[in-house]
Amino acid sequence: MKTSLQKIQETVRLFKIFSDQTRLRMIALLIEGEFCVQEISETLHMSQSSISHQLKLLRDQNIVEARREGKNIFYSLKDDHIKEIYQVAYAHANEC
Amino acid sequence: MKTSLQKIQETVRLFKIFSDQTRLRMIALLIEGEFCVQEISETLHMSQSSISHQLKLLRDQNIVEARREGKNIFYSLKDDHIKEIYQVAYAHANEC
DNA sequence: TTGACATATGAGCCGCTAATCATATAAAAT
DNA sequence: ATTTTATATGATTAGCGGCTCATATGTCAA
Repeated sequence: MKTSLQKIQETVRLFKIFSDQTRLRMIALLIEGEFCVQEISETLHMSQSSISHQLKLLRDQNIVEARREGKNIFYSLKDDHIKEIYQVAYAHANEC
Repeated sequence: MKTSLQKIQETVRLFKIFSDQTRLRMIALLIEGEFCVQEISETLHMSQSSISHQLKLLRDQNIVEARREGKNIFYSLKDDHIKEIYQVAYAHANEC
């Protein structure tokens, strides 16, 4: 059984994932579908290295999953929770 | 008309507000009702100064509003957007 | 008007984190 | 086998953000 504080900490952990522009743009892209590292890198105009570092973070946080296909590794969102939270916040952030 | 990137930035700004344990606990408390600084400070076991600093941030971000009553200043959430985003994320963070 | 209480705020410090650079790993092509 | 292409990762660095300490502001009581 989790304490109330632990539940808050879990929620903070989730919010931290979203609170970076690069990661949020990656998540917004992955909501559209599956993309490999170079596609993400080119789309966001960010270096391959920084994208890979952020992808590792998202993997560790269980947000994305990877699938190798030849030289490429394709990433996608693991579930729809992320999509829903993103969309609720996106709507609120841009309506008022 | 906002660009897609600007909309993402707005969303990031919103997520950043939630991505700190102290602030999130304050928001969780203020969802319950109106509280003055010392009440918040005592409830969260945080110094008056750090609570005041965070309240200033939340004021600047238009999240809370203040009402003076004698020596005390009572704070409350400005609208229900914050409450909804918090609750959606809280539920997702603690179900899976 | 002086003192006590409540809150706000500026300055400084310290820890965290995101980007970069260099390098490693892995697969395919030649 | 060697080179090329794609991705991962460790080390370093720079900037930001949250806390503390000291102090200012504001309100009430005596």
